[in-house]
Amino acid sequence: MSRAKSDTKARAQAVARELFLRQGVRRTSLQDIADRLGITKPALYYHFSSREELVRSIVQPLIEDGDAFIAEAEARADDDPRVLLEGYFDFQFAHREVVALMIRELVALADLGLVAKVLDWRTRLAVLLVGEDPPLADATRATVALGGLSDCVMVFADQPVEAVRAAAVAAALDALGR
Amino acid sequence: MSRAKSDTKARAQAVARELFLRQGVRRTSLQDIADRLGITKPALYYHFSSREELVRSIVQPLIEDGDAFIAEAEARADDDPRVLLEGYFDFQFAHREVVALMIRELVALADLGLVAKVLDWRTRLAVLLVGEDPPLADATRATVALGGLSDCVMVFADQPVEAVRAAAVAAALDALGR
DNA sequence: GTCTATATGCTGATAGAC
DNA sequence: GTCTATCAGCATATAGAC
Repeated sequence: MSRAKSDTKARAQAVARELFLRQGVRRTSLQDIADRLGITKPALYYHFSSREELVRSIVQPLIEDGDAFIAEAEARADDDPRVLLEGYFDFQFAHREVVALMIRELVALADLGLVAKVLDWRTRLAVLLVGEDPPLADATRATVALGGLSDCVMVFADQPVEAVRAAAVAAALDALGR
Repeated sequence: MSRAKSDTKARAQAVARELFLRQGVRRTSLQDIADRLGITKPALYYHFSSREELVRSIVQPLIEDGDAFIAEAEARADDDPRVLLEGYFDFQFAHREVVALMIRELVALADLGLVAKVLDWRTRLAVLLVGEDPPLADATRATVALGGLSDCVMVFADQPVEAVRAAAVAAALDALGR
């Protein structure tokens, strides 16, 4: 009875996830998804009451798991940072497709070669920091240092520049293990 | 003669930057920009041959400065990581508005509360890592650790999970100064 | 569950007057 | 430099038959 339920719904979500990831959420129309499924747009509306509901259905699991992870971590606020970081990593890894979807949403600017540029810069900066073809350990150090530095510029935009710069660079250097 | 040139063009770019930042590039139409300027759409086409050219004109300075920065850094490949990191920070800070524009492009998903969620999680994780209202030095350490960890999940998606996790967590812990 | 047909609105873009 | 008028295209969404 409950077997072989609405197969189309699941297929639609899978196709949507793929298209969202490849070409961005906003520039993926219901038409694109319907075409890929070999059905028509109105058929999609049988499974999802709106476009937004379709998007939400894909993102929902990440949100729920995230809330659960944080709640658990806060409940046992005693454990060491390592456990916390590992858990956060695992959580993100489990949802890496949707996380990637978030990041690739920058695809809107990728047309301008911006994202490619920034990734290229980071790659070359990483070479300067840890050399060509570094062992994974050093490569991740460079990524943490550069990625973390970027985040600080945005996160602490309201703080005094010099103080942020000094603190951020210090943390990045620690991440590099220098 | 060259004074008081095309004021409208500069105003259009300023308005566009603001709207792009507030509501994302894709969902900002020429109509929105024209309305804000108190002119009509066709008037915009006098200053920009296409929508894409308008977007590009805003992003171009970042790209040019970035290329220049990398070229210089590579030319003097001798200096220590600290100088490099500081330079990279300064470069990003000078263009923080456009950098923010890139990041806020995630606004497409912000409607779903996703970005707010992730920022909220990070804030709360930072509390667990470095406590409530930490000094700026610790706050940045947490940001580098969490931001860098996130980046690693994506950047090394093709590498063995366990190895990436170990390396990324190690670098994050160093960034934390623990 | 899926279809055809259609409503309605907004998009980027152009033609041509002033 | 800015306007009015207009285009074709595509979007989300709905009505109703099968």
